[in-house]
Amino acid sequence: MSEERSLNFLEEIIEEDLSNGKNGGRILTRFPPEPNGYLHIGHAKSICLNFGIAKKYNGKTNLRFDDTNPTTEDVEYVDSIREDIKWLGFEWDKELYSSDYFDQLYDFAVALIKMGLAYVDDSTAEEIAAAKGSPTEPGKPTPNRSRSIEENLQLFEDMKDGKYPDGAKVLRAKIDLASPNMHLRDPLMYRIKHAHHHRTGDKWCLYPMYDFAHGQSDAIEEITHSICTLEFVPHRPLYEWFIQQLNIFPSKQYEFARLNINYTVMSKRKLLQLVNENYVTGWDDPRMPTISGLRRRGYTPLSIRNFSERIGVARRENQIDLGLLEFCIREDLNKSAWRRMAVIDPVKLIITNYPKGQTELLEGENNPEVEGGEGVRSIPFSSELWIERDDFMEEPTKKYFRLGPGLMVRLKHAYIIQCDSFVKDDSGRVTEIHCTYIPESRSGNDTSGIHVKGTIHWLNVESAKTAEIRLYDRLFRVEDPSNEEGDFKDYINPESLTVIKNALIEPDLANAVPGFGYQFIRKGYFTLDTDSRPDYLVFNRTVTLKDAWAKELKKS
RNA sequence: UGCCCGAUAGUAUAAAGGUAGUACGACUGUUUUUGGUGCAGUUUGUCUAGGUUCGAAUCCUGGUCGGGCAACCA
Repeated sequence: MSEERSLNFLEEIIEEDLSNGKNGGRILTRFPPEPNGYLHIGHAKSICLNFGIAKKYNGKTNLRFDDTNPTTEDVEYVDSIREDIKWLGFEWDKELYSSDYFDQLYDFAVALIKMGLAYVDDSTAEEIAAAKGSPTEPGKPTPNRSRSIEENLQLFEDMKDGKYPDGAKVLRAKIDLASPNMHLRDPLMYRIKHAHHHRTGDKWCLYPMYDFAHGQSDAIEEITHSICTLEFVPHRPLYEWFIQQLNIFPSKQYEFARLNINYTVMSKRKLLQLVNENYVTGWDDPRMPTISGLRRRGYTPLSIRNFSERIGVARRENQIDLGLLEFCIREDLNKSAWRRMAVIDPVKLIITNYPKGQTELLEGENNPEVEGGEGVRSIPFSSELWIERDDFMEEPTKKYFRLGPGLMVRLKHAYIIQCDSFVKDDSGRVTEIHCTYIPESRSGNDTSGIHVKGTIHWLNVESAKTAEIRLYDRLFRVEDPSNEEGDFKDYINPESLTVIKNALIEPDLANAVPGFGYQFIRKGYFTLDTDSRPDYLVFNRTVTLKDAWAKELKKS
């Protein structure tokens, strides 16, 4: 087998199965989301695993919506899930629904009743819970456990036919009330829910529980490797029990540790709260760890796939550093994003020896990471420019190599300038910086012989356009909000979003393409937001550039 | 005080009884018309106590620590 890269434990299992000729060398995985929320980066890990493993071993992957609880599910979620998987770059073989199997599942249940392995219980939820005992005490049977097969058959049919209200009866597997594994203490198979299902409509008022739907669905589809997260480990004996009693295709369940990332939360329940209680603008808010949020933020499918690859898979609890995700998107965007200039906090700079009213067009390559630069765009230059306010310092420190009285810098793609003076208003705020430029230092044919340490970005006052720029930071101010005292929402980072209404951008950015990443030189990677309109551009900051200077400042 | 899962640098992840390696991070240096990128280098690790073995991160036993399990959720 392949020896080039080491295998993760799932690949090892697969290669062993393959070498044993198991299932005739057939590999079929499935990705089984419940359509009750949007997919997040944790699901992306599972998607990359399930689809990735199948692809690697010439297998296939089914997309199966685990829609056994009609009260929480909706087609809105089905649609978003399909879109997100496709966007990530994966293709499923069959699109299936657990609800496709409701008839079959019902027949399975009847078969178990006939074998004396399932019974109808009239007890309330509380009574059943109480009779289950506790991890250290065995459970006790409820009065209905000894009902006859005939009676169970009749009652179950009556349940299906809508003769009972919600909660009146359930169907339970008859296994072992004293099992040390709580999941084997006569688990529920069916409950009554008079609810409208997004696919089966009002056909059913009886819905199978996860444990009686998942493994059976796997078996019906003849899934060879059913990969799920660690919290299902205790369910595995039950998964196998049903398959064995029913004598159906023996799918096997394997578990891996779910993804956690610091400074965010990863449970659908919590994400739903953030949406419903308006802490964010929606499931696709760029601060959300959802696939749709990351997409809107400017993350690329490749960066997410690379991330999944780098974090690996194991059975150990983990918390990945958000910095790794950021590394992955920078890595991708550095190679692909076109460079542009934008000034977020402007201050005016006047070149006193450049002819007033004159404009010249300079050229800047689109992408310096690629041979040929992927072409150039022209950049207007004149005597009145904008530069970033923090690129000027009244009293520069030793290591500061930007602009300050007497200091020289290069204007990116343009000339070297020297600062001669500056103007302040009554409040002491710098309003204008006066410089002279070196005519023979023009980018591309610099004959000045002058070497400067700093290069700064700039914009031509007359031609700069304005845009709204949204700067995002981590959603939470603590590494593990779920583990803090009190409500996780108390730990939301109040500065997770900063909106700059009147940022200035290069005129060429009017042609920005949605879904494309741009590097605003020295500022970070940005992409057009879905709120953007032709007459009102809105950019999201995907991620900052690594900033050695900011780090230096923090030290002192 | 039942059952189950786990423990390798700061964070992840390899090493299938035989040199503890890789990535991210951190730190140095170097290149650079982005304090970006690239390149080179440095740094830090097998939870613990025993046992088996010529040899243990790996196998065995005890302990410690972390996580999970008693939803008519998935």
